[in-house]
Amino acid sequence: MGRRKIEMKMVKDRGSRQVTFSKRRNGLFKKANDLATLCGLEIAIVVFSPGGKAFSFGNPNVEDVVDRYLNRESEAIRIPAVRESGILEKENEELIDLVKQLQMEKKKGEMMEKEMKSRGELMKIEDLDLDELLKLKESLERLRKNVKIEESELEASSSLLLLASEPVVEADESNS
Amino acid sequence: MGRRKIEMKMVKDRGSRQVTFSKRRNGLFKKANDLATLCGLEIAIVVFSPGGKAFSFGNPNVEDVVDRYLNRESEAIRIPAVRESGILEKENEELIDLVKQLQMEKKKGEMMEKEMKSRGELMKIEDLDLDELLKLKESLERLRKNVKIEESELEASSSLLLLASEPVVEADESNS
DNA sequence: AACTATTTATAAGA
DNA sequence: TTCTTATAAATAGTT
Repeated sequence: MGRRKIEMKMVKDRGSRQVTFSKRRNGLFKKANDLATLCGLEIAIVVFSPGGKAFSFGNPNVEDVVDRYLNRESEAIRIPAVRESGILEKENEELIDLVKQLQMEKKKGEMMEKEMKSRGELMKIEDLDLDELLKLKESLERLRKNVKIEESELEASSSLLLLASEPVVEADESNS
Repeated sequence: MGRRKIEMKMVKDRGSRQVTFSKRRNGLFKKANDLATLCGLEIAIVVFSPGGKAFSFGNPNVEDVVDRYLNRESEAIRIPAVRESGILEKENEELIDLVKQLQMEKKKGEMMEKEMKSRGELMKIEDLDLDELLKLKESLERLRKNVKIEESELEASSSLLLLASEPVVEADESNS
């Protein structure tokens, strides 16, 4: 889809290949996001760049989808549909996305913390987590003013950061 | 990309949603296959249809890619599921703050990981004397404070070349 | 990074 | 569901 049709085989030139990768990766992720949005479904993509770097896209996130795929038990942290409220949808979507990502990063950090502990590290990193949590909470407080989230909803969102999780109701489309 | 432009939100009609899913799933997998072919890289996609049925695409296969991903998860670059417009740049300042915090979390995680790696398996806490222990602790403290992030560092570098083999498509179209 | 000439994907319709 | 086709979207080559 460009100035010319190209052969479907590995692009020889390193630079061109990198450019192609960047462009098409973006396109692919956008398609995935569109699909997830249009059909309201779970999807995950993992791709290793020519340089070996991992890129991923997930709705709601890669791990949950992969876990589900691998038939594993998912102790996923879910964010309930705050959408119901009167918030502008755009802002709400962004907020949810950001909070989700933060949760993911938090989770990752916690895992690493465990890893370090298991290695016998005695340092207390717990302080750091608490600190970060407080910052997060403050941020959400401020967010509330500007985005005008209803109080009850904010409670729901911020409490998720501490505990979290309300099973997500999935539409039961009996078949496909 | 059709007779008309459609809104990017969940398709209400069940039947239409199913049709959209089928068409776009095929398109997405084709894009993924093209990307894998053109760039010679590993990629995996897992998607659950509106009915909960799993479809997947993998090059060379889903399992290998997912395994690779899970084993070096912390190195992954996560792409946020940003919706249509470019909200992050111009919109709410508080949202930007959230993003920054997210980046900080990521950076922190990366640094922790580097610390862990550089330290490697080489020393067990038991083998350290008090002095060494204190140094270690200081090191971690410093780590904690230097979580300033530079966006440029979030970019991916490319160089290595990965071999690609036959793509695998696993789809259970039986019902869907 | 942007810009377009083209190719590709796909929403409706059959 | 599969095919057809008008149109939207992605992107290869270029600046």
